[in-house]
Amino acid sequence: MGLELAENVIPFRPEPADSRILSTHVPFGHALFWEGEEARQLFKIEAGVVRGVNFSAEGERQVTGFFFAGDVIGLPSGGQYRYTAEAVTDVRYSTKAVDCWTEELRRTAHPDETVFGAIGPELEASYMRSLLIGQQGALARISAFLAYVCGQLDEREDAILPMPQTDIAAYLSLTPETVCRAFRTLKETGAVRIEKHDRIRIVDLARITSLATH
Amino acid sequence: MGLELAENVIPFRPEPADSRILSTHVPFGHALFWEGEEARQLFKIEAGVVRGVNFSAEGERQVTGFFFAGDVIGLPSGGQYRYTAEAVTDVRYSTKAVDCWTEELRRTAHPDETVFGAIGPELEASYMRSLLIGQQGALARISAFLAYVCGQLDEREDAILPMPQTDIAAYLSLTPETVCRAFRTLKETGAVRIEKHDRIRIVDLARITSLATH
DNA sequence: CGCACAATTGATCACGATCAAAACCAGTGG
DNA sequence: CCACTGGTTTTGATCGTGATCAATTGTGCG
Repeated sequence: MGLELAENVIPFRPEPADSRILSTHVPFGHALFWEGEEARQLFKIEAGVVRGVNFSAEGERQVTGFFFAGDVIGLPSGGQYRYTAEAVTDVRYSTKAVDCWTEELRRTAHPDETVFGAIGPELEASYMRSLLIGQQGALARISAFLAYVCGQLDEREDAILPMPQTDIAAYLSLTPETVCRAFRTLKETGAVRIEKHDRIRIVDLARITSLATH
Repeated sequence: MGLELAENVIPFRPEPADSRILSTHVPFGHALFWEGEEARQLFKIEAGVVRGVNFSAEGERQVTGFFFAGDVIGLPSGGQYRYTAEAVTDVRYSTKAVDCWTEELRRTAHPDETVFGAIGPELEASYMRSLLIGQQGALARISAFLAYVCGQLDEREDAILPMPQTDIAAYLSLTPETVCRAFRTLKETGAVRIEKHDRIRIVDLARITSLATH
């Protein structure tokens, strides 16, 4: 399911030359696109992790979503991107012009899948964050988050968290201190292992999921 | 912009008889559709307010969104509805079969608008809740919520909140007590007037928006 | 090395959850 | 009209948790 970017192109209707770029690369920390920018293309993440960032009125940074390999992001709202997409890790991606997507939409036999393949990740991300933040109790929130992230990563057990704790804090609407203390608790329980400040390894996912529902 | 349900129907291609029902009516408290139910039709709210409800693993009730007149809701995810839609007030709505929407998608000149007319409200709702709950401080959260709701209602000032405080609490992930106390504060400030327990009137929206950004 | 930033730890404090109870309101039926 | 019921709102008291302030350590990088 989902949106296939190049594989489906119908031969007799070639795409503009620059509509698809293979394996473009962005180093971590840099942006794929910016909030408010005119949305001309969709981005398919082929490897790495991306975070969606919004700045509230007073300049407060909010991480509103994480996106993973396979996700298609960048659907415009009112003609422009709704958030800034920053590479958390090094990211490999491909792009597709919005016009082409529109065209494909009209051609395809299953618009539902095309639509949801493209819009699914963003809708899902917003929805997920709203559910996660809804949880009360820092430990439960973070545990639920870990379970969610593990589900998105390829490796289900023994995964290493790709994003720094500050991002997790901004995403879950907690302070870095609280996030850190929660991780210490998880470490003492044996649910995770903290190897080098940066590298947090999920060891016992089952225990984490049990904590998630409080 | 947005999805027009009946006005645009092309004459020479009549819709199935039951694909559109004018002015169906649901009394408050009842549901339009249920989470998990097979999604066969879209709902366009013509009057009234609807809340989206989800139940977490342990049966905890979560209000994940509010929808207003003009919104089209009920887009399927994986073939079924993603939440239960309950009428907050008496609601008048019309429906359109998903198949017809799909068909229209293929015909229309501007798929983007068709897509976002239909999916916009739900994406927007998730996004909004995630931003609102991200706010810290009960007063700020509730003020931001009030500003948001006023923007959605026809009357901008002097609006009366359509939903009970319990729903607001469930939506903002607060307790009813906290919501009540926040309203008392707002009342003492003169920002709102509480007329009959149920009827909360927004008086000074400007003051509220200033509180929203803390 | 030294710089900048993330992570860690500790101490204090405010805010919102929680528990408990009363007041208020709407709807129903006697 | 009144009594009864159920649900929502209101108020009060206490308690726990996460925010906040402050300072140190750790890590990656120029």
